[in-house]
Amino acid sequence: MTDDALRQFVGYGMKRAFHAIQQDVTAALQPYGLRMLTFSALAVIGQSPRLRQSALADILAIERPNLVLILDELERAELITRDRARDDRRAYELSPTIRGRRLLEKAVAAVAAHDARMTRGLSAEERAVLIRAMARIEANGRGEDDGTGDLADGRGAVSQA
Amino acid sequence: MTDDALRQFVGYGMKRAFHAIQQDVTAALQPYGLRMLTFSALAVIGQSPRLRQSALADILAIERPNLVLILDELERAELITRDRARDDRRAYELSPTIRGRRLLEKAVAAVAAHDARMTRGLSAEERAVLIRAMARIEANGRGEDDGTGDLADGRGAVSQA
DNA sequence: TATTGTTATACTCTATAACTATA
DNA sequence: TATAGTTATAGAGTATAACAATA
Repeated sequence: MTDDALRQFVGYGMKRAFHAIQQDVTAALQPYGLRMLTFSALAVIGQSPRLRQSALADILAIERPNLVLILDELERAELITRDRARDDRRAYELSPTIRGRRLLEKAVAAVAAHDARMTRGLSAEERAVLIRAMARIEANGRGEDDGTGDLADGRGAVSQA
Repeated sequence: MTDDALRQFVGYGMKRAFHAIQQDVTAALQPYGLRMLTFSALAVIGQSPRLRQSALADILAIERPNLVLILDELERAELITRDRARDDRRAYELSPTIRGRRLLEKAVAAVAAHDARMTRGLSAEERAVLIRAMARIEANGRGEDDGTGDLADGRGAVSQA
């Protein structure tokens, strides 16, 4: 009558937690006309002006075709500019507008509040472990091992099953 | 040139980690003709025979309409049965078939191996913190506070912003 | 009237192939 | 030839409204 059997799996809990986060952050960003993907793109562009689309796609780990509509949205809202690169006329350089910088500042605060809301009840240590664990999982998905080089042999799947 | 600014947010890391998990578990379940949602449904039904669809939808936190196709898929594969409830002829009782039980057993092992693969490099303690943290986030999304009743006042968002 | 399961539908996110214009 | 950006498209997952059968 419960999902106890599934709760042992990281993926099941993460799916449910991420769904909750997705809903909350979407609501938090709505007043700014942003969603998770446009916010993420704007945040990276804000920190790295003159970034190219393909570089941004790599950083955000999204496919180039899917980035196009995200940038269209940001450009239409006059939050970023797409300028032809002088040294490579195929490429665009992405930069935030003043308006984009201002909106980003507010949106970052809103997302920080959202984050605090969703992680309420977790200690700073637990939160740090959470973030590191998710980075580790992501790296494992890319087939990377950790840097320690002592236990992992690249074959087994032993840990705590 | 990086996503450092976003890495401070739990949601960003979780999105990327979940994407990695989703890909890996999908591949792990493919040989069994299952996907994450059909696996989850089968796992709950396997543990709670004669479960009703609406109860299953509640447990898995998915909308009733979306459960229909999932169960169609499991029924077509002869992994579960849908039997009219004797006491309420609107309702169906969901039970695993023998075949469903056998497949579930193998699929659980495959998912456990997937889980071990994705969490490789995490200690048992880190893994436990991860799972508890995600449950906490999910509960925060439902507007629940933790059971401690000392610091939370239901208004603020103070923690580690 | 309310509930169970269903149908239809729409929206978001993701993935791939193929195109254009440059290199 | 290969690369940057684009278009078109298809597939998941999720959400809501409305319906038939039954309570």
